[in-house]
Amino acid sequence: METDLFKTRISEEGLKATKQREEILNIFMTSSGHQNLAQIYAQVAKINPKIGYTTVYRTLKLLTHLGLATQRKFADGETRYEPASEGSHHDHLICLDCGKIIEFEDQTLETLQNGIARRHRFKISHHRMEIYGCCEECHRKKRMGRRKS
Amino acid sequence: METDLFKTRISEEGLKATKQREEILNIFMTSSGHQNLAQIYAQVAKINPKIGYTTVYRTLKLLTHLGLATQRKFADGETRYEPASEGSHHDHLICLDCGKIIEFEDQTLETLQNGIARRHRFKISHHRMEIYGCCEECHRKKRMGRRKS
DNA sequence: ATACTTGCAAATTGTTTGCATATGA
DNA sequence: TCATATGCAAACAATTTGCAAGTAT
Repeated sequence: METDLFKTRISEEGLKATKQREEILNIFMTSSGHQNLAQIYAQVAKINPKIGYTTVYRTLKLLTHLGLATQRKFADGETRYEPASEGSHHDHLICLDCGKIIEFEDQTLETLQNGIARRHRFKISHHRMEIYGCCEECHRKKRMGRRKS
Repeated sequence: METDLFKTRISEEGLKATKQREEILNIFMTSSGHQNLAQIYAQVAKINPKIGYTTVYRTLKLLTHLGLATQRKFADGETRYEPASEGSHHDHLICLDCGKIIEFEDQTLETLQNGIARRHRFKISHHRMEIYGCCEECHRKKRMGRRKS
């Protein structure tokens, strides 16, 4: 359980491990990732309706600060959170039909960005790459639909 | 002047070319790009304070629809607009210190995305790539500062 | 003439904060 | 004990809409 890491990190910061925070952490860590605050709150509320929206908001902010969560903003502008994967960087494929978000890793891409940055004498902090389009499943459905009609 | 294209496109859609729209178009097209609505509005207001914020908002939305503007959202979540460059796709380097946004084009990147998509059986619509870091100018300033102290 | 446009005010949405009360270390 | 956390309500900011009056075609 990542609860241990959580307790370590949180006490390092002189903050408190409350039951609300642990509950939110558990739900968040076992969730599918890439969810916005409303979605995470909905899940939390299903299990413990006593927990307020604000607490979920502040907890996700805290988890991000502790390095246990990552904030993402895709083209739709919504703020989403995903459990932080230590080390490896990844990017995303985003289906415009069903909204599915697929993670991918590509070493060439990591190398490529270095060349681009060098050409512009730019010191890289990080990058993000998103590919928008249609996932296999939705594409299949579309073909089926076309066939039927 | 892109006013001609504007008039063509707008009448194609059965809409009207008003002086507000033309004024906003001119300011927008000659602007530096990557500006948010408030910034564009500020420029418009300087020249014609009679034009309302809502009109600027709706006009930029319209220009986007007509294919004359492109909406962008970078990591800060702000909605920005840039004059649409027909044809060529480009991506961005974004300086985290001064906020400068540099455009770049990279053919390898375009090729690379095709491979990634193919591996995931994904039909690409478009992509976006942003590299965050420190631009040459800011980097130099930092070094100067360090030397002084 | 009439459908489209404007600009104000007001609604909406997503995010963030103030504060009195409750609680973990 | 006492600094930190909670949850409500309310502030905020950015975006979007309703509507009466104005305008391009």
